[in-house]
Amino acid sequence: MPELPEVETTRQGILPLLKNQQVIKIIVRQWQLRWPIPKAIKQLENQLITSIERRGKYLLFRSAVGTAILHLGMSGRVCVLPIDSPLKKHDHVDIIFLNKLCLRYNDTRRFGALLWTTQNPLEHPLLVNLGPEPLTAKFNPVYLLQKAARSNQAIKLLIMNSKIVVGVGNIYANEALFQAGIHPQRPAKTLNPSEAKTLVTSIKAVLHKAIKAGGTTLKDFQQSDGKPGYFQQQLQVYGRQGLDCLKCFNPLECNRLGQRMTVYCEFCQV
DNA sequence: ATAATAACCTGAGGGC
DNA sequence: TGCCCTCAGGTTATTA
Repeated sequence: MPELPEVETTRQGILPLLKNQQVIKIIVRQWQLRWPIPKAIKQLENQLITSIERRGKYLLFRSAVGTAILHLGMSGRVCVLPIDSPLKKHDHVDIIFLNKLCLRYNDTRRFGALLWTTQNPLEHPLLVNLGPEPLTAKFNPVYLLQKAARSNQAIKLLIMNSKIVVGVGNIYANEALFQAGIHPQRPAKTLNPSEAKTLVTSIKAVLHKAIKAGGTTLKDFQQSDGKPGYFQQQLQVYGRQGLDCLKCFNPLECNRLGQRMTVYCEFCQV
């Protein structure tokens, strides 16, 4: 479900409700996610959540004794509810707080993960090799060009590779490439400095706008307060295959690239 | 080492 | 109504 804007929207929604609140109980109804939830997750009980951070698409719930690492996978969602809220299908985990709120994790497809570490979470095997955050200065045209320089990979796959840059999923990769006027199948090494600059600018702009809009609601993404995101109203290409390009009015093409739907304009994206 | 693709899992929607 | 197929916001593991 979520790319960086949806995860960041979620983080911003739950942070004011949960920061410095004490966990009193963790209820796991389904232990089998992408990886089994470690029993040690119970160490979070009785701890205060000192911060909720985001690294790529991971949320980090820090406490004095360790950090819970949450990834929402394709279909995961969290919301903050009153403790007595009725259960829905696929409500796998409740983290119950002293202030009578419950952080509830729902994930239809169970591609998400909930892990526990007592080490620096940024050194966790899943996080340590991640590329830079796209909205920081570390992600810049010189960096992207250097990573692209010897790569025969399609540029769309390169920008979706979390070792290159985190947080860019299928929606925003399609959108950023359209905005930059770059064909998704271009071998990465054919990008020139000017195109790298445009692409970096487009990725940052698309992600910024999507965060501002509260993320993209396609099927059922909700912000933590239950409201949908509104970025889908600004989508230029994603889900618009066969419809008119908003720049040149020719029909948008679609292809499968790395087993993901890729939508683009044959005329505007070179 | 790099690159394609199979796999994890559930549900919705379309065609017959 | 039911069966079979394809598709879905992600990422790792396996194969070539």
